[in-house]
Amino acid sequence: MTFKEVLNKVDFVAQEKAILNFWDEDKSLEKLRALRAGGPTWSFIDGPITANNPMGVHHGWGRTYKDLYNRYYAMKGHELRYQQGFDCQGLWVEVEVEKELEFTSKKDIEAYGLEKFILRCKERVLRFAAVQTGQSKRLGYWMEWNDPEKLAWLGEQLLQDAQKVIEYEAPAGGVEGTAEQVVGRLGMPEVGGSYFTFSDENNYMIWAFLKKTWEKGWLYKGADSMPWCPRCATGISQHEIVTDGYAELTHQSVTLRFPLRGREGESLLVWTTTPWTLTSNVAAAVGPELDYDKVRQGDEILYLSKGTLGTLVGEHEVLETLKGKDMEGWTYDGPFDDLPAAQMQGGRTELKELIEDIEQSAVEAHRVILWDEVGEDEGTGIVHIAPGCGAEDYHLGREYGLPIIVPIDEEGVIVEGFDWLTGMGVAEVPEPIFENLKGKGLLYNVTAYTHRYPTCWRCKTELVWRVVDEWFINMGQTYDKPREALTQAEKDASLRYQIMDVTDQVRWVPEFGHAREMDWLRNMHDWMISKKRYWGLALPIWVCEDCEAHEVMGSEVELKARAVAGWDEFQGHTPHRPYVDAVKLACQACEGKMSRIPDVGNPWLDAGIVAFSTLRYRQDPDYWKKWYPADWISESFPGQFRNWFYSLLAMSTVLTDEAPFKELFGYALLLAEDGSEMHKSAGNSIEFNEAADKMGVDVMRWLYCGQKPENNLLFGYHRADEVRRRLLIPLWNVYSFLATYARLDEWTPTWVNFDPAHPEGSTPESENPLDRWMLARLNQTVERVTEALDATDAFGATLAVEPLIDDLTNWYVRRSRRRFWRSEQDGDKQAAYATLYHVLVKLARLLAPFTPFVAEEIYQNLVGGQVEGARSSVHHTDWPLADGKAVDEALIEEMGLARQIASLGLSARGNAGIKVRQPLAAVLVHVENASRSPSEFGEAKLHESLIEIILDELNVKNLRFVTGATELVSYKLQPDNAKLGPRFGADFPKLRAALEGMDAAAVKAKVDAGESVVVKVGKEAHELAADEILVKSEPVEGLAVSAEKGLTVAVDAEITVALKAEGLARELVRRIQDMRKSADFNIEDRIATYYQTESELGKVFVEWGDYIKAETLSEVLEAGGAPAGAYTEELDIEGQKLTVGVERR
RNA sequence: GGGCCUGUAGCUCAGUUGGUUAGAGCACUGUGCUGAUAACGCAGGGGUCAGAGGUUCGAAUCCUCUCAGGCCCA
Repeated sequence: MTFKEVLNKVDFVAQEKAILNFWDEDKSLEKLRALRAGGPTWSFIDGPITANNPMGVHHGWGRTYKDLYNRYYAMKGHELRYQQGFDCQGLWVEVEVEKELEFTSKKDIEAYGLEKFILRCKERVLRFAAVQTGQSKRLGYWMEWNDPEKLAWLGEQLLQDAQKVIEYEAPAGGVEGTAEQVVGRLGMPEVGGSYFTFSDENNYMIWAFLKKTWEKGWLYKGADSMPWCPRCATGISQHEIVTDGYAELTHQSVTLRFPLRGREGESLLVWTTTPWTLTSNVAAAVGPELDYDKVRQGDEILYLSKGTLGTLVGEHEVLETLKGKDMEGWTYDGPFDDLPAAQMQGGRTELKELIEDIEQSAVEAHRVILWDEVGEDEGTGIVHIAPGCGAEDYHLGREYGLPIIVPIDEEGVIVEGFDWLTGMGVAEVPEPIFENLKGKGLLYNVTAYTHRYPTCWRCKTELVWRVVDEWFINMGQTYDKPREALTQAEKDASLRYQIMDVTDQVRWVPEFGHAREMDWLRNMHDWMISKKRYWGLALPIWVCEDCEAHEVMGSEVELKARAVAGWDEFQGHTPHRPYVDAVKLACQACEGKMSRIPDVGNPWLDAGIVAFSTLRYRQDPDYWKKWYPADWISESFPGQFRNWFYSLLAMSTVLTDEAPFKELFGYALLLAEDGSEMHKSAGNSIEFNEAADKMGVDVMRWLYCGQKPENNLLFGYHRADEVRRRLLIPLWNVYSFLATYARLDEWTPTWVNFDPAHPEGSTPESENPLDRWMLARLNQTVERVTEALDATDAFGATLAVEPLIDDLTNWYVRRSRRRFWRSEQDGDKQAAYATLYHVLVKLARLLAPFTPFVAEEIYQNLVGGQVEGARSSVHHTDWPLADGKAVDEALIEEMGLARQIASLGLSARGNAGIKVRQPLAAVLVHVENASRSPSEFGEAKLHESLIEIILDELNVKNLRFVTGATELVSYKLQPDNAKLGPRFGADFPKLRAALEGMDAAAVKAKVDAGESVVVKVGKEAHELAADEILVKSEPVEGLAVSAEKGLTVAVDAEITVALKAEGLARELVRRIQDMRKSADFNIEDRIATYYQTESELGKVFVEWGDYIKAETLSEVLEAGGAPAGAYTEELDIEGQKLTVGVERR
């Protein structure tokens, strides 16, 4: 069967969509899994993608890598799991649902009803999981996907009636249960499809982890000053604040007086950007070694640091300078000592146990304390300290035993005890506070101040600091000595170091990932795992209402066994609020009632546990052992060191003391084409769907792969166009070329010994060096791409493939074209077909993991429907094997030389100003033999057909190698650096000079003969071996000469009368070809050509008639006017006029 | 302040263990070719390889410092 017609115009996007349908109908992934079942495993765990919004093009980058390596290892015969996952729980979903419902605070959620709210959260996740599923499929990401429509339908079922029993048709079969239960089982073995971190199993597996952590004594409740989002009413952990968390903001900063007690008319000058914290001032800190000036301004005395005198407004006089440490212990009147909170013993906080031992009130405690960290970059060098309002303040306060005043509730509203301020939000207090301070005479001035200030990573609200109690996992001490010096006992006590050891087991690509992770592990704080919110992991911590003892439940089974109340209410529900909160336990210490803490978990627990939950750790240990640890995981580097990589490593360390993955491949950030971050508001953002439909995903995938992963990727349409132009279109044109001519010739492969795993068959035999060269390059590239992918180096693979495409299109096909055009079906033509076919099929298979769509299209036409036993998809074939015997390095080099000669020859023609159409008599070539391979170049023996190629490319009659120093080149002697450099050391420059001074021709003769040469360096004579001297050639200056790296090429620029006529003949051919095209003739049409001219061109038509007829497929070539209806043009060739007509026969 | 990454042509980027005249693509200019034609070939301009110092016969490459950008931690 001949191939189907392939137009060289192609709509790649439409074609991709058709192929997606084909894969669906063919059930290509299922077939692949069946084919590879039982093969060696290649375990890939896909990190959960946040199912919150449509996928972005940055996700496309990572997913391309994932799909690339999945396909690669599948082609290599491995069995894979093909399960990707969605990140489902956490504040980010709540925030979006709150927006959808137009809620502004947690109170709205409570009023709406927790149960309904949680269902909304689940529904939103399902809705966007559906969207992302569709998008991922569009990218060509082969995974066991749920039907997106059914996912969205499941979400709707939750909203309609979560307790209604439904049936869900799933990838691994059907399941039945209440809508809530079905959703809780998504991703389970009996359901199949993507995993969802909100699944029961994922949650209970985290319980098991937390239980073990608790048993080891690493889980604790602690109080700390936390960054806090007043809108979300929750603490923001260190793990999430850092990257997304800062914004450039302008605040009204205030400078004010703290009047010193016992020093009439004297004040400390203090500055802050957060006026609301002044309500809770307890102390003032100075740098012990900083210089402070006592300054007179008007009738008052102010203290501030020497380096910040510039903040003073107006004239001042420095009276005295003292050190900060001299001020220690001075007492002062606080700005809000009139408020009840300032007068309460120990301060004011809900966490009574924190302050029960503190005897003083804030008013009593006001004094100057020392703090090394005080600087002079901003403010006055005197720092207002409010232990209830800041992290450093809190730690200083604890150190000095100061009272703690926490002035705001969880929504940032000022609490009881602050008189007229009570009930105001932190954002609205600055002005009233300034007014109040002014009234008290304490205000110095107010200025606008712009700084980086932390904001909520989800809702962008400005953060505040609150002292709160949260649950933490103790990461262990940081010892002040190198890791190697730690004792086993020290390691056992510190999870931090255990994780480090596990981290060492991983291969990091790029390597610096290891150092980055280590840096994080060295510096990380304890892991805050609680969040005072609603949607998320129900932390399995039950606290006794009487004695405050706490206990951690490790599974649903344990919970049931311990439950004394509320189990019925919970039974049949997923382990989420509010149902799980109903379950009460009996305290084992005092028999009191234990309730679950209301907090939910940090979402990185959800993501970090997937190495266990999705690998069936609890239900199917054999399965888990088969797939754990993963061979490979991959995510974008920035951010994940402290998030997913960290949580995976931490959780695996606790559970198995083993790395959860063997290799981690990371990549950088995706930016817009102008190098800036993509933002919808900046207008430089490209949505995934838009990109896929405009660029085509093969283009996107190649763009992604052809990027050094540690560099940020600039993504945009210009680069996409470039990929299409450089890779896809040339490839397509070659494919179209083969299909077109094979159809004309009715050529098909022989299919001898057809092997469906390697459908291109064994390397074809050919006498033609072009074929052998192309096959050598093909197999060389297969070898390189295989090595690169084995080393997780997609970029290196693209660097190998791109030149191959160039060689194929710009050299092999260009040079072979006439072999396909020939009308006789000779052996050479057969060899050309066999070669091009073989190359295209093998290349398509090589490209299959990178550009799966175009590879499939080519395979389907060239193999798929062509032969009995062919596999239904290119992705079912085996990874191509490099045929080492075909890789003829010498030939590759020879061809390289031929191309270079052609290139330099063209350059020489250009220098001489002679167009290529004009034939010339000869090209002269000088090859510097020493730097070339040990073949016969020096003595000028290129394979004859390569010489013919050169002659044809250059349109010259003869090629002559020139061996000696002639009119073309002169010689120059150089030492071989690598050999003689070490030997001569500092004398090396002298040796170089000595060589240059010698008789080059004489030395060359010796070197050519393999004899040693004696060189005098100074007074000493040295004997140099022949291979230690390089004989360089230098081209002599001349119009028709061009040279590069040891190769010199010249053309004989003399144009004889005969050559001139031939040149004109070629010109005529070209013009007639143009006319064929203008007249819309087909390539194979035979024509009659008529010409009228009074110029010398008439003679050319006669003399070169046969040539012109052959080239233009003219069966008739006659002088005289063309018949009516012929296509006719008047031409002017170098001033000679003629009329030509062509007519189809 | 500490850790990591990056800095090479106008732009985007390659550059193997240190080695002989630092490359590609795009853009620009010139030119050629004309059945890959929404292409292609050849040539040209354009480089203090961020800067300084060091090691070495020899440094874009190794070391130190500085500067700039990015990420992370304090």
